[in-house]
Formats: sequence, C-alpha cells, structure tokens
Amino acid sequence: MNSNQLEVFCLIARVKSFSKAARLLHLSQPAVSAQIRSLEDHLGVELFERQPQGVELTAAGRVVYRYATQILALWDSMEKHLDSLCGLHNEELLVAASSCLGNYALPCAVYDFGQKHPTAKVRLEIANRQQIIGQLQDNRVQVGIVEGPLEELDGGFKIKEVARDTLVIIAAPQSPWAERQTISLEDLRTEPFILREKGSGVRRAFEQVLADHGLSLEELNITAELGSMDAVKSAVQAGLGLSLSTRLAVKSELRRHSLYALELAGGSVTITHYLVYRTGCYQSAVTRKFIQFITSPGEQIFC
Amino acid sequence: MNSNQLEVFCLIARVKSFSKAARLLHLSQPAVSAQIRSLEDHLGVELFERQPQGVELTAAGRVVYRYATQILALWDSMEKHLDSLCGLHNEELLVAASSCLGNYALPCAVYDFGQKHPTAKVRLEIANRQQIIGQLQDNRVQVGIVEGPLEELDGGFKIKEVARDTLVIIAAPQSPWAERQTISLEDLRTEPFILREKGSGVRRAFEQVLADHGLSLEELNITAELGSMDAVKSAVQAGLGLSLSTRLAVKSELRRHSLYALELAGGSVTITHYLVYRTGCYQSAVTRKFIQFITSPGEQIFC
DNA sequence: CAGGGTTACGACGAACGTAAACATT
DNA sequence: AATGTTTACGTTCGTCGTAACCCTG
Repeated sequence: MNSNQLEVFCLIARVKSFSKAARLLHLSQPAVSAQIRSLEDHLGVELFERQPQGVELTAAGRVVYRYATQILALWDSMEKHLDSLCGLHNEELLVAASSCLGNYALPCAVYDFGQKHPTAKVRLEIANRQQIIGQLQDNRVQVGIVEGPLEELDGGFKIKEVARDTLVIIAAPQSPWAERQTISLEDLRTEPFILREKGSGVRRAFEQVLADHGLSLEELNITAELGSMDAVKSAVQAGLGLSLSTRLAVKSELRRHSLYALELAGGSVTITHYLVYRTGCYQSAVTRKFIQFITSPGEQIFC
Repeated sequence: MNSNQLEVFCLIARVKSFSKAARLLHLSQPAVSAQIRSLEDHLGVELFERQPQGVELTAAGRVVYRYATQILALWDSMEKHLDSLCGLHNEELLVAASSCLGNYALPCAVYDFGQKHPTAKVRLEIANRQQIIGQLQDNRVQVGIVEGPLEELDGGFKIKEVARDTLVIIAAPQSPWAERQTISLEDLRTEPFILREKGSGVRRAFEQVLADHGLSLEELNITAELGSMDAVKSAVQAGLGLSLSTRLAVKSELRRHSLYALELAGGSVTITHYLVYRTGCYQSAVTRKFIQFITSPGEQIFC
C-alpha cells in the first residue's frame, strides 16, 4: 500500500540489518520494525528471517524485492517526468538560512533535493536572522529559514515550523566545565565568554533568556565577538572561553568530543526554526517543490 | 507514497467524477477529494481540472495516469506471485456467516477476495448463530461471522469485531408506521409481528432487549415464524405485519423504499458482528489471507 | 555486556464520515 | 432544485520516538 514501506524494505534487504537501515534512514529501530511488520501484514507473508546477527530475505522477500525495485523505479521516473513537464529546470531558487541550520543541517537537505530533482537549481545562502528577514521583505530570496519568534514579519508571509533545537553553552574538552551537565547564569557571568555578532538568532535568543532573569550581555565577561559560528567553535576549542550555540550546530563536534555542550541550569531553552515564504504572489515550481520537500513530514533535513 | 491514492486517482480518471468514484469505492466524496489533494500535494502538481459537471485530467494528470496503471499492475502481479508462492491454490476455505451479513454484505467481500486471489477457493455458508458456533467448535468451518456477544465460546478462539449494526423494526411502505421514525415496545405488543426462527442472532438480540424491559416474546402478537430473512421480508412487504432486522440486511430495500425501518423508541440497539477463528492449530494460507482481508481497515465488506 | 530485535506506551499526524457551504446547471 | 466539489470538525487509525525487555555471541 505504501511506497515508504517498500523503500525501507529495499534498504534493509541491501544492508541485511534493521538497525543499520534505521540509522541510514534517520529513524529509530522500532519504527523500521513497525514498517516491515506492517508490510508483512499487508502482503500476508514473512519477508525476513530474523537471525541473531541480522536478517535474511525469505523466498517471498526475494520476490517482493524484485517487484519493489521496479515499482520504486517507476515512481522515481514519474516524478522526473513531472519535473520536466512543470519546467522545473532553468528556474533558480534562492534559500536564505541562518547559520545554525544553514551550515550544518540544510546542506544535506539541499543535496537530497538536488538528487531528487536534478534539473532544479537551488542556491543556499547563509545570513543572520536580520539579513534574512530583510531579504524576504525585499523579495531577494524566495525562502527563508530563521529562528523564531517572528513578530516583525507583517502579513503576506507563510510561516511553518521546521525544527526545534535547544540552546547550549559550549566548552572545550579540556575545560573543567566539560565534566558538568549544566551551567547557571550566575556562573556564566564570570567565565570568559565569546559571542556571535549582533543580528544572530542565537544571540538574540540568549539575550531574551538573560532579560528574563534581569540580566544583560554587558554583565558578562565578553572576550570576543566573532562573525561566524566556525570562528566561535575554533575559539572555544582553543580554550579562549565558553560560548553559545544550538545543539544541532555542534552535533558533529559533540560526536567527535571536540566540544562539550552544557544546558542552562534554569531549564533548557528551546529555539524553534521556521520556514518563511511569501504568499499571494507567483511561486515558481521549484519554490513550491522545495517548500513541500522541506515541510513533508517524512523528510529528514538533519543528517 | 500511497498506492491507495493511485487507485482512487485511476478510478476518477476513468469515470471523470469524484462523486461517482466515491460511490464505486464506497467512500464519501470528501474522503476522495482528500486523497487526491494529498496526492497532488505529494507530487506538487494539479492532477485534475475541476469543472462544474465533473473533472478532467490535466497534462500532468495524464502522465501520472500512465505511470499509476503500471505501478498498480506491478503491485497486483506481485501479490499474485506471492499467492502462488504460498500455495494459496488448492486450499479451500469455509466461511460460515449469519444471515444478516452473510446474505447481504459478505457475498460482495467474498467476490472481492476472489478477484484479488483468483486461485483461492472460498465457500460461504449461511447458518444461524447457534449452528455457526457449533461448526467452529467441531472445526467444520475455518472462519465464522456471528453476532455478539460471544460468552459461550471457550478459549482457543480469536474474536474480532468486523461491523456494527443497529436493530430496526421493518414495516411495509403502505403501513401507517412507514411515516414514523421510531416505535415503542408498548406499540409493538399489539401489532402483528413476524419472527425469524429460534437460533437467529437478531431474534436473540431482540429477546435481550425485551428482557431488559421486563417483557418476553410471548407477550407479542406473533403471527408467523419464518426460516429465512427473505421470507420475513416478503411477509412484511405483503403487509402481514412488522418484523425485525438489522439495518444492513435491508439496506437495498430501504434505498428502493420497498421497506421502511423504525428505530426502537427506547434508544437504538447495536448489534456487533464478530469474526471468529480458531487459534493455536494450523491455519492454511487462504484462511490467513481471508482473515487479514476482512479485518483490514481499508476494505469495505458492505457493498 | 554489547548488538540486534521486539513489545509497550504516549504523542502527533493522516484518513475517514457527517454536516454545511459554495458553485454551476 | 439538483449535482458536484470543497471546507470544517470530531473520531479513529497509523507512525514515530522513548524506554524497557528478550535473545545470542
């Protein structure tokens, strides 16, 4: 019934493991199990022999695999055909994203989109929150992805939530803070602190948190203001001080243990990312496709 | 993403109407609209030009139609292939159903099942509630469909709800009662009344209702006891009296206005139909397929 | 104990039917 | 009025992630 199930099935058939497929699909193991169980129920046959060290296709599974690849190929080919029909080529789409998502999560999504629609041209620009809002208002980009909330945008724009992230304080591995789980605003006041430039969404969210506790940036021990997230990361890794980020933007560093993340003691602070685009006026086919792609619940924009 | 949507789409493309397709699929119009909207969203194109007197395929729609037929054909062929693999042929399935569903709803489902699995042999027997329970216990049928509740069955049987229906009093079109919506038990006591034979599930449910109000069948003005629902219908249409049925069993007569249905004044009485089959022991492939077919939420057993 | 799989449960989104609205003949 | 489609809303079912559990090297 469902082509998603076929895709999951085919991937498992190739890698011979539910959990490997789950990682590749950015899904949990139980979700993958459920998909296969559902497919097996629909077809009325067992597809895999579950073995301790992995899974193996049954005879029925091999039959389904042959058909599934054909069906999926047809589906793909249909979408390609529709793209050419809609004139998806020769239209350029400009996406402006803030650095948190734009540098670390979106490139993957843009890559996936490019794979799906090879004739489409998408350009991704990284800018800070203020700049993106300006570009949207001036109609210089078709789609923006920024941190909320977005009161400053008047009508004529559609705003959709695409991701939630938490604000974290990042520290070098050799920092004494690396052992800790949380840090209080009080402790932050005395620590050497590195900031992003004004206009950054993370900085803005942090100022909001400070204000909620009757504090301001001036009361911190700011040792540097840097223009990009990468510069901030390097500075923190060099032991120049603590800084501020979203968990997503340092995901790979956390895995490599080249940075450590601390939650704020007062409770974790959520940053919501929104997709913003102009409504009412003409939207190119590429624009519509991209918006649909990013907001479709199945798609994972975080790789 | 979803092959159901493709089927709905293909049917609409052929009959050129959402509502006609909805009737053929036993779905509501809005449900069909929603399916197409969802498919259009997924593909990012309009599939139909909505016109006042119906709908017409767009250019994109014609492309999708060509692919959809191929995809659905592949899917069908895959299921056929799996059937032959499982040895679905040469196995016979005996289903025993009570007359309410067995005569008026299930034949359609059995027909659909036969279309889907041409090599499977299904035989449908109509019997009353008591007989079916006996046949299940003696293992003379694999699947039973009877009215609940089912306290008399011991363990070793799986019981699944398949349909809910309401008890109605049926009257001839020329009867004065045909104008009314409801009838009270008090009024029923004096009216000439026709009954099904003992052992019928409808009769049993009705006796339960009477008992709840401190009444019994003896206090009614019973003019005949007939052995089949069709005999009862004819007698009622001939004006011999009122009788008892489930709404489903007289669905087509209600549409043709050859019978009228009254609810009981005390509140409508629900009759739940259950699918029953033996667990633990061996189940043939046909049996499993049929159970899965009947209980799959998408399938409509009422035509 | 680690790796691979399932089950249990709560949350969110999809799909349905009913009812009402709107548009066209 | 009658037909055909959409919108709105409440219910039900499917899918996801988290957490816990079972089994094997």
